[in-house]
Amino acid sequence: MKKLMHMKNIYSKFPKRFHIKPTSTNLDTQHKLISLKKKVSVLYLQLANEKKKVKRKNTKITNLKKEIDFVKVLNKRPKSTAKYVQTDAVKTLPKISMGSQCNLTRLDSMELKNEITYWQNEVIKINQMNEPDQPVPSVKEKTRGNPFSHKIRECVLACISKNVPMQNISDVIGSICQIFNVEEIDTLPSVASVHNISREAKAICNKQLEEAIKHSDNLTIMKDATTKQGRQFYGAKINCSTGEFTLGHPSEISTFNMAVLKPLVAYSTVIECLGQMALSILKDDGTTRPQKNHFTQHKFDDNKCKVDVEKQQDNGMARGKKMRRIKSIIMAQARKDAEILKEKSIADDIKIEQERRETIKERIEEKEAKLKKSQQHLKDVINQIDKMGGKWKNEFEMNSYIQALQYKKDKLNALKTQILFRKDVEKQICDKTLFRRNLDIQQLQKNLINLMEEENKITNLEDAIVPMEVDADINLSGILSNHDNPSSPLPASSTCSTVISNPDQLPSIPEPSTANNSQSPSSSSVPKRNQSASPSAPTQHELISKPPCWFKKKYITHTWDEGSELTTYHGKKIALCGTQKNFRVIYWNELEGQIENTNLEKYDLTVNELKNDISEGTLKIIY
DNA sequence: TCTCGCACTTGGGAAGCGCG
DNA sequence: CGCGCTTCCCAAGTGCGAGA
Repeated sequence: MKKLMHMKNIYSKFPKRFHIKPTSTNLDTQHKLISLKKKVSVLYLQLANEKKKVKRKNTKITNLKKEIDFVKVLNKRPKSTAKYVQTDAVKTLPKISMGSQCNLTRLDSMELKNEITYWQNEVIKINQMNEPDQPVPSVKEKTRGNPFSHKIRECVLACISKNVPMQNISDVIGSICQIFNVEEIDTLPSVASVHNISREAKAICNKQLEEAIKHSDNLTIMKDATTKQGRQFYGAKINCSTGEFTLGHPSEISTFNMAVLKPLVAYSTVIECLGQMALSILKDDGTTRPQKNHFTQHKFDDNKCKVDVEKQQDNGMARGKKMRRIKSIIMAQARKDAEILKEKSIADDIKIEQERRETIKERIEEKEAKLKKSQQHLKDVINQIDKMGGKWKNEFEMNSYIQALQYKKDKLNALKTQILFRKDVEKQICDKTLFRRNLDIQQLQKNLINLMEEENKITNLEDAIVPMEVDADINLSGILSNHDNPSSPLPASSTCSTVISNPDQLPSIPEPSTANNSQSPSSSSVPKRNQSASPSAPTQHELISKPPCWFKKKYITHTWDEGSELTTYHGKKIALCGTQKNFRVIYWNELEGQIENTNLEKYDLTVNELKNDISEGTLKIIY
């Protein structure tokens, strides 16, 4: 019974369509049949399950294929044509893979595809709207040297031909481009490059003109003149078979063309001939007439000889001897000419060499004269400043001096001298317009005040650095005495050992160190290292007795021991500064080729230190 | 009328940069 | 690394205007 009940239960689990009612005719047969039915049922069940699995797998494969296609579309979208905002849905899309979510993904992908297409079309439209009618020419070419393009060069030459100042050409081109909505050009040629482009064009013009003249059989020069503002402006025109070239005054033709002619006149023998011809024409009554140049004439003679020889040949063998005689005459003449030309060439070479030497000698003399003149100028300025009692250091000094003068001329001279002193002697670095001197008194005063302020800025900056280094020296060399300058809170040696100029520069003289100071505490830093004394002139002692004279003297020589040997430096007092009124001095070693310049290190020396070194003979005042 | 200063051009050279 | 080019700097020359 139990078995039957169990079978019934199992049977009841099968689907109804698989139910087979048992019969009572043959129990064994029924039993077998039931067993078979059970097996078939089980197989059906397994088959149904397998079908379901296959179906799910197919669905999954289809969905995965769709997702792959969508991801491919996303990857193909343009990167920089437009900014697309990737939604969270899209970001999480690869994670979605199952069931009904796949249908949503497909819809999203379709919408996104449409959106991408729409925005791509919009971008294309915008690009087409912004695109100029013609493509923007590239500013530079991607070739060796990265040169400016021909278009830029054409623009520059067009500006030059219209007398646009070279400094403004790039700005003009840039402005025009901006006005016409061309893309902003950030790499326009500098003034130097504009200059170079101009040079190129001139070189080409020179070459063209020379070639044209050389290969011209029929060369003519015409002249014309015009009067402007009472002045005569001459112009000349060279007309040859290859074209026309204009020579003239800048007001008649462009400076560009005028400049082309300068080197030709100087260097070309062809143009030398042309110049002579032009002069002869200009000396005429003004009529214009064509002339042949020397080369044309020479060519004509050669042709004539050639024609003569050919005629002789045509007369047959009977005239052979005569022809040979003529030939020999011609050859002999040619040899003579060659000899003459050779001698002339040697003579010309000698002459050229002599002229070259004379020119070099003249240039050297000119340079020496200029140098002498410059030095004299500096001395004159220094003398004038000395007569004025020194350089004005503030507005009060300036006003008091100016008010004391009676004549306007003297006031102007005084102001100009002060400005000149700062410009040429001290070589003060500032706005160059402050050095202008063709101004009235008020403007000159204003500029001078500005110059003083500029100088004070630098001096204050330097003074601000001094105490820090001085303190360091005090701490490290506390044994130094301050008896030289009792009123000063700082030891004299530390002030004079202070290096003020920028530390990046290599020192023109060895930087005084605290170690050196401690080793020789009895003397001052730069002068402190002086160990030998040379005899000083009496005038130096006079100067010692009159300290104010220091204010007027500028240049010195200073000798000290640099470890192994004595070295003499040239020096210059550049300012009287600081709370202690120290002399600020710069040094340079002329034996090592150093020269005076504004970048040298600066040292502060007290009056007592200077007096000591003059007494020792290691410091001399030159002028 | 001459001189001087300024602004500008011109020529030469050196340094730096980029391409082949 | 060499070469071509640009850029910067300097000196000399030139024209113009202001001032003596």
